[in-house]
Amino acid sequence: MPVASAPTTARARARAEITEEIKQEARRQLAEEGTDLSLRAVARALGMASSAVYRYFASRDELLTALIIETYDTVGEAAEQAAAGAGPTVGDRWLALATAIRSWAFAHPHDYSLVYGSPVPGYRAPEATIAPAERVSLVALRIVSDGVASGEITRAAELDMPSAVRDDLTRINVLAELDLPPDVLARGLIVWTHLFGTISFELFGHLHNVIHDYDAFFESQTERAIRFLVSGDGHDR
Amino acid sequence: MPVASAPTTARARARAEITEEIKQEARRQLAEEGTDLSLRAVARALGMASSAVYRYFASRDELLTALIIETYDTVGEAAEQAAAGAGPTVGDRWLALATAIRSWAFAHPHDYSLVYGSPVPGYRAPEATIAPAERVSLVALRIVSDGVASGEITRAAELDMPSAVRDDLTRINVLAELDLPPDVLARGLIVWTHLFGTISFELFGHLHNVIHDYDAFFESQTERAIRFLVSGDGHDR
DNA sequence: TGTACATCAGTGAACGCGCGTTCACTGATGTAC
DNA sequence: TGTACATCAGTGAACGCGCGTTCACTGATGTAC
Repeated sequence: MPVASAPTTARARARAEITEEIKQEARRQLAEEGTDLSLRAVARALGMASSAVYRYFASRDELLTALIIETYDTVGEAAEQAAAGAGPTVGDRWLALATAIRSWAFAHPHDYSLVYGSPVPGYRAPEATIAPAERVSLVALRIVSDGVASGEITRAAELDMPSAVRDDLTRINVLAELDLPPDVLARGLIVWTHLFGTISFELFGHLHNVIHDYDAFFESQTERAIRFLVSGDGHDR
Repeated sequence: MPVASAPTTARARARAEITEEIKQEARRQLAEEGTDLSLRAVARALGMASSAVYRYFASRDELLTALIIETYDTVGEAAEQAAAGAGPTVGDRWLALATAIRSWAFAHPHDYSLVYGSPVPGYRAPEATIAPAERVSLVALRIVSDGVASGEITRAAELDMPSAVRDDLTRINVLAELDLPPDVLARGLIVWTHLFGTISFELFGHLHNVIHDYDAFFESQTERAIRFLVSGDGHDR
């Protein structure tokens, strides 16, 4: 039995194309200021009966899930390319990663909201979204790991860390197949969380009237965060 | 002409009470998993005609605005009380502040989403929400300011900071009537942003299957962030 | 204190719209012999 | 290669529901004299 990797028949090809068109149109509508996802509106825009969409997605939620998975994949790939294309140091790579994620978020604010904003009312994310969601985090973890290996990232003196926290950090190491020192991992998570916090603040309007040059602010703060990640402090060398 | 601070007539008293009931019911419904705000549903639950709500709020958006303002006020007050009731050090006070905000967020996740999550589709926040939004930030800024005054927070060696960023930081000082050194303010903003980033990550499910002991993780990370805020590093002393 | 008038809360019907999902159906594409 | 049958994309009507907002109205509360 041949694997259905590339569609062969005309029917299969058409199916793949129309599935794609539905997703694209749905995404386009989400991006229009002030819209919830509506199957009927998508069908209308595509010139098909609303019931026809059900040949491609069993429900509105299933379409949402497909969009979410695709979105995680897009940001994950952007992150991978940014990290791969950046200079050799932890600083270069992390700045490239952070900038890529932020650029993507600003180019597709509603996609960002879809996955990193408040949960969609009435929608419950299925298990299938977990793996794609991790992809972008793995890029960050690998940068940190490489930085430890190269000696760029220095271990700080150990803080008291409750065993529950230590256990969770160990589990992250296992998941990512890494072996990062707990304090480095903890700093990495602070910087990682700060990254999404600052993007959300910007995107959701919480820096409105406060920060004016968003780009400069983001870069400056990211560099400060990197310094914390690398050496455990925020000073100049 | 007497100021209408306390309602005198029966009509005015009833008006105040029913306005309150509408807001409470709206909030209750928002908290029910998977609901958008619906004027009709609120009216139904209160046993009144949907048109009657228009005697109290000119539109759905106006009700939303009232809820948002009230929410900012609630979290602001929680923050003020937490900071006031905490021990004297920056660490004590910031931890109390962070914990209070997080506790509030977990007790009222939909209220948190309303103001710190993705913008509500089709809703445009009016100017009136700006001032209440700032209240909670001022608590944080004051803690930092007191820490600088007491010498607990030490200035790190100055980093290169683009003038655009420096200008924005100056403006924050002006707004808050403070005079914080730019690098301290920059660190404060990192820690502040991290706080909301980590709450959002927790609340929106991005630490699901990653962190298990949320409380311990939050406290540990917050303490690490405080150390960065105070001394510009993440080490033990 | 009593009466006349103005204010305002609340009603219920209606307008005009939206939605997700199901179902019996037609007609084209694909498959097995 | 040609035919018979199965598969499947797509239709259009319907079900049963929701929504925000407006409007003419009734009847109670408040105010001025």
